[in-house]
Amino acid sequence: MYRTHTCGELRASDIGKSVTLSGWVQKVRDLGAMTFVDLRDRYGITQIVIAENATAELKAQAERLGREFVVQVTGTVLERSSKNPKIPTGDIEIAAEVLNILSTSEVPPFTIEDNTDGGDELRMKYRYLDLRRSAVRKNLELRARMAHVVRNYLDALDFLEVETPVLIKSTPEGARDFVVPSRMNQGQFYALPQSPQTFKQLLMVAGFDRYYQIVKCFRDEDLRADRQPEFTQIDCEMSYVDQEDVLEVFEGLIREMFKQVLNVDIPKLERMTWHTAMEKYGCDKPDLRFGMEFCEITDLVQGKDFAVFNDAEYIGAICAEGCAGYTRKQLDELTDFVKRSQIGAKGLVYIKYNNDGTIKSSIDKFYSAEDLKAVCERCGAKEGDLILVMCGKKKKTLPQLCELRLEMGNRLGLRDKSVFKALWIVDFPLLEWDDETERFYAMHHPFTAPKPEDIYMLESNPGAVRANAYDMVINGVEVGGGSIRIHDKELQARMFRCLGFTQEQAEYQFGFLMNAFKYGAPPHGGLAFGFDRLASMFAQLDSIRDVIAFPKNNSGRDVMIDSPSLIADEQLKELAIKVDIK
RNA sequence: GGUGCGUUAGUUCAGUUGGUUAGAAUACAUGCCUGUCACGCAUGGGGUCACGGGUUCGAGUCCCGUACGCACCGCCA
Repeated sequence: MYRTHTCGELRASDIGKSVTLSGWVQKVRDLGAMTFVDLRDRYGITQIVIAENATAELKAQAERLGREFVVQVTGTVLERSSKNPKIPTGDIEIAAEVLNILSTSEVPPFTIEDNTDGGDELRMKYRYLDLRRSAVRKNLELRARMAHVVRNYLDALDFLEVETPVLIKSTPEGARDFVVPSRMNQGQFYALPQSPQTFKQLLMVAGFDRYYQIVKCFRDEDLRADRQPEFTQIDCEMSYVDQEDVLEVFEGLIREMFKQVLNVDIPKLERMTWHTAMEKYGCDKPDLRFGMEFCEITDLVQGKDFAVFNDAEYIGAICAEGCAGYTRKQLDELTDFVKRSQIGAKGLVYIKYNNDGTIKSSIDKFYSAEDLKAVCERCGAKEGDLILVMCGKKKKTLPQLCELRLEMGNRLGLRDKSVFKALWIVDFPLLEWDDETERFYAMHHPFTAPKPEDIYMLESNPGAVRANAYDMVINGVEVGGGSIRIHDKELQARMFRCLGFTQEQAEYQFGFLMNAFKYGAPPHGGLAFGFDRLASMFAQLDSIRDVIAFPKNNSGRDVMIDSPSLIADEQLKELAIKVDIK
């Protein structure tokens, strides 16, 4: 028997017991006559003591120990003469009688402690060592608890967990597919699923009524802190539901997760239309932990001598509370921020509503105090507030103002990670115009149902058609989204036509779905949550890498196993593939 | 495809205006130490300053390029 207890469970009540523990050597403290060893496993740390009166053999064994050796210790639980209140096992220690080295270790390349000295790159290369650190392990434990709550909640509501295939079919719409060559069908390729979308719809046609799956999905696109090429979705679909039913069930799921895992009560979710979100926050995933809503002032400031404003399609402002005292340097920083190439604004206008009631702005030359006062009033500014104004094409300015708002939120400490503000964004446009290819694309995906009352515009004014689609947004992060699907084959065919698919293309790519709809498809809808994003949010972390056991780096590489990698010529030959690298 | 920042000891970093033998902390090794728990004290080893080119009497330091890492833009239905 390797152990009678874990390294985290012995307490004062166990004093006197003879026990055997196994674990890793966290630290050896050799005080000369006596040696202390911190023994670590997943459950905690227990102190081992090799006392002065220990046998010479035992002392010799202890001398050999180094960091991360795996050892088995048998001994007696003693009360410590000096206790350590910082750890749960701090009242006791094990007086070693037998010390058995199960495995030696080289000196690890970084310290395996909460505050490790290792950088990200090194930790990823030795991820199996990084995962020994409690900070990283706790993230994965949190993730596992979340998955558990999801399964309990959905199982209780009769959702059936069904696995869908990973080797499927490539489609040109949407993200780039990862492809897998077929040996038995040379020249042909599988694709890895970007989501099990069509399969879950087919499960609805098959009468499964309620489906879910915690499932890996794949997208061959560039990575970010919150984007990995393989990621996990909580994928769900229900039959005989309208949008309201879906929102109700999955808002319940999220609230259950917050309650069970974090003991946080999330109030009923606000529902905001996509249009409102764009007008008030400049994006479809507003962070509602703070206000600072946009205020359009185009009508107030045009018609004076300021050409920049006169030429602008849209002029919008945000009010930063209590920032009238911003220095020239701070304002310059903000200007530089919005002029960065990633944001690309031309400039930034400020209006300081000073504490003494006076107004100072960068456009004093063009506007009277009354003009500017009117702007302040429109924005709801009080004395001591700072108004920041941006202008230009509306489609460009709204997102720029959005970035500025978030930056101000950061600067003012209004984006507390322990505060959670969740809402639904609803009434997304069905279609989105792409200037480059000069055609409409499905904003969500081609199976999303238009709102019945908007269907008449599908051909006449496609851009105005709203969809029965919804996203769940928490703290400015899109954590999930879905839609009511089209279940009528005629409407689905019409949708494909709107997207510029020929009948043949639609048939080739999605014929199986169209066929299925010929045989009685129930009305259905669903959604998918980004499980990694939810987990990183629950852990109050910025990167989903920290909640993934073996993540990939910025270039999509796994630096631990060193993949992707070249394959043997024989493998290529078998697949009838020639590699042509420029 | 693009922008920014970075690359110096096992590790995390400092390194001034271009100037002698490149430093600190930590880790590691050795010795001492009876209550440590970030143990303490002493001693020691440890460097292709990412790579290539250039400027210069002289480059870790300045310039150009490449590679790699991180963040972001594009991209991500």
